[in-house]
Amino acid sequence: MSLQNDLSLKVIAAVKELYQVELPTVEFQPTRKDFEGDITVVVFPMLRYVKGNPVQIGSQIGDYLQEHVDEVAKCNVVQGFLNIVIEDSYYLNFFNGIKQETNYGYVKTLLDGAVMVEYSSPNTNKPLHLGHIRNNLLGYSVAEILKASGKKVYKTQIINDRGIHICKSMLAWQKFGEGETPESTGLKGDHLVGKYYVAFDKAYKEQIAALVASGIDKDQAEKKAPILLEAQEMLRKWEAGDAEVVSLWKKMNAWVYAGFDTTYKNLGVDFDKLYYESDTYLLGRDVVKEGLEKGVFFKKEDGSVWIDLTDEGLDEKIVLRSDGTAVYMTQDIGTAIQRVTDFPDINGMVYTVGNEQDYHFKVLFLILKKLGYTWAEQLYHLSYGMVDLPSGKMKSREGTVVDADDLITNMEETAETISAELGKLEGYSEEEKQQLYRTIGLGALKYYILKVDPKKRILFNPEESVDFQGNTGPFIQYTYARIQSILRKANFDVSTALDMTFSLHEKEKELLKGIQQFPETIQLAAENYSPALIANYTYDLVKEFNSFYQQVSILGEPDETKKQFRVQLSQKVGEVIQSAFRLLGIDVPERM
RNA sequence: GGUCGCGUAGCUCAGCUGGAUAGAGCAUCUGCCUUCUAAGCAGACGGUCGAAGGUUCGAAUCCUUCCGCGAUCACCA
Repeated sequence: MSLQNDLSLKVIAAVKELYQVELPTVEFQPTRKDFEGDITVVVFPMLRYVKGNPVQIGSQIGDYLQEHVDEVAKCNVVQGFLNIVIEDSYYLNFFNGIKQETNYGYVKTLLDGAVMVEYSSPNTNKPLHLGHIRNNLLGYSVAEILKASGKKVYKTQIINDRGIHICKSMLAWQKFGEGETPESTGLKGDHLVGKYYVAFDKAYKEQIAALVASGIDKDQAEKKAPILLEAQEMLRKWEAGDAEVVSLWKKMNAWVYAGFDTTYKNLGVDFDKLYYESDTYLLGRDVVKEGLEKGVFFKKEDGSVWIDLTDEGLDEKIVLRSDGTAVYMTQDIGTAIQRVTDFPDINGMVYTVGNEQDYHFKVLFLILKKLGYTWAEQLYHLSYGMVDLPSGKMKSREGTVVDADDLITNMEETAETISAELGKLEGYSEEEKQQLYRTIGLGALKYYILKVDPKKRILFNPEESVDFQGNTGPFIQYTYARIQSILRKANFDVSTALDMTFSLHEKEKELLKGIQQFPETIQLAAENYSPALIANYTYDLVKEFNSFYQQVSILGEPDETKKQFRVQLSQKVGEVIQSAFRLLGIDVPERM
């Protein structure tokens, strides 16, 4: 039973005894720093049930608590706030209870169904950029948070490996590629293919310009440019299973996958199951036909199938073209159902997709509900804001993108420069150093992106490099490294049981309160699908630790029991930092 | 135009289901390395919480209207 629940019952009992009234709930908040106390009862809401002056009511409840609750040491009342000081022994007991616990704060997997988390889902015609990085980090982190909160999780992505955009890079490679391969050029496969996607666009624009110059109007030119017609023809051949086109498609996609694998590995993200759009794009049509019979959908005169969502405040939405082919929505309906077929224990899904698709997912979820799938109640669109540059939106065709691989390299180099200046790594091999620069560089990047609420858009200025001081990944990693340094120097068994009867330093108490909040923070982050809550929690804990570190001597403490306690406390803080950062996909270093 | 999201310090962001004088970091300025890692700590400076109404004992938080920014409203994906 948590302290708050316990106190809540006692307060209710106090009010019952003092005023003969049954309170439904009691409101608590952490005591503000400028007042004495650990937890505060807000008296105002009680005034509805108890007539009287809040200060007087507060003091009377306070007296009662002091008398009847062991953990309550002292009370004071300021205005309508009853501040309660909790006994040190309570916090020490709490610490004793959890200090040996591994993976403190994580809930062991329960058997109440699984959640599938989809993220990444790139196109296979160009390399990943900063926007994809946000997607990958968010999706991966939310998956880890859900796991830690007690859910079984499948990580997945649907790879958009077909369509006209893929044909564009294929065609350009065929025309201008002269047989180039990743091996012959030394380029990463995704970058090589991306190069031809850009080449296509260049040729296309030139043809349009030529056509316009010859007197054709712009709209027509855009539709009639020969290279575009060729790409469309290539798509038709692909859909017809033309051996040559399919073989080229396979070859170039394999290059891209190899490139993506490297980027994913660098980012530290992974997947349990991959779906390919080339396998799923035909799904969903049977479901639409069923839905038509059930009356969920209706058919227009031209044969196209729609759903009417005007009752829900939305519009009509097409689910099947007049020629009977699938649209994006049809596929997504089919894919969702396919997933539940593949993994029957799924009872919820999270789609990590940018907020420009808010409407699409709102409609998709509504359709699945109307089709009567019970799991449709448990679908969540993890919608996130775009990552913009000072120059505006990123456009891969115009070259105004921050490439994912370049960015990662940049961050590592920055970490290297700063580390070299500080020069604390004597004794490290070159390999260890490189590994460390990677840990720090990625830590900076990941934290920078994940600490922001997913809903908000991020303005990323490549000119101003990501910070390494203050509320940053490296700051937190640094604190972890400091703790490890202490543990290396503390040459005694830190698991020793201690006689916990001494009084706590104010900073020690604050740290224990912080540690105590970790489990509930994980639950909150899971409920809100928000890695930012984990990031901000970790930052607060780390700030508190650094303050403690500066004010209180750990290894220099003469009292042996207190010294051991402080080492153990530091160790636990280190463990929490590590666990929290694992949820963000960030590593922590032993030294830095 | 309809719908959705966002608007908090010069900049980047916190602020839980309404609660005490709105909090951090960066930047600027002060102090602190003969003692456990100064990527740190302590402090100063900096805010009509986009605007106006409303609900309430009490509003950055809830409601309404307006303003600004973004997204979306395709037989594209």
